[in-house]
Amino acid sequence: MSNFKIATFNANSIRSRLDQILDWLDREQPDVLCVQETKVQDKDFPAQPIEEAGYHVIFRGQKAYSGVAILSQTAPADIVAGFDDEAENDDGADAPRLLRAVYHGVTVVNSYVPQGREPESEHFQYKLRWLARLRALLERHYSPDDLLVWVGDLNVAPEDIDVYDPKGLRYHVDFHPDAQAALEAIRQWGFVDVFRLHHPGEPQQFSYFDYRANNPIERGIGWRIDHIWATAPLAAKSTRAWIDVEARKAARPSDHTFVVAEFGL
DNA sequence: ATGGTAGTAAAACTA
Repeated sequence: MSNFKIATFNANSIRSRLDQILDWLDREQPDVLCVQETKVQDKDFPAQPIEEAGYHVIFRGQKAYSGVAILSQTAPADIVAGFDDEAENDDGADAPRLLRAVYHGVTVVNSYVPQGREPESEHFQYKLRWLARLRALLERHYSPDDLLVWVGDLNVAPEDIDVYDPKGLRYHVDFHPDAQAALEAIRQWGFVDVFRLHHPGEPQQFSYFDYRANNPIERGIGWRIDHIWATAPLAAKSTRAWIDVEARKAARPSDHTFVVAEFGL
């Protein structure tokens, strides 16, 4: 193994975005693609066309909402879905947001972080707890010295340059100081934002554009909430990272796009 | 402008 290429994509339904994903795999040939918001229960997951395209796939989903999957050229090892803590997880309700496995000796953690809806809501408190539980999971199972990458729709824009209007969005759940603090606590465990490492200070680098705005892409109404974060030893091996704006030219694109990083292993 | 669109799944919820 020399070049290890990993990408993340919030599909907003993997079934409605299957052609776009298969085209993208054919063009980009990533080793690993992490998908969020698959919006499909496991019995209806479209594994066959993905496997026919030469990719392994693991997934955990539920009807209509959330759901995660990892597509890969090599077989996954040590697959775990969901948290293994005692909190709020008796019914496995958190599993469709968290899936991890090992590829080429690199632990890949794929997350669909809860969005949070409104800052005053219980949903936002759940988001903050979810991030704290993930930090505890990392603490429990891994070391910052491991080769580990955390990717996904993290539903938090870390810095002012990561949103189109930092003043106007100050208390939005994806840009809220409490959400940023929860993300920062995970960063301090031992992560490097690999995209930002290779694009320091670059504004207007967004991975998500709200469908509901008028011409959001043309007007730059975007957010950088889809991330690839690596532990320090893995980040030291990173060679480049980018947001695939070309992928938006698909016939029916998601409101998110692909974020990609490469590592020399 | 507190709207707007897209998806699931079959009316209302989620983002």
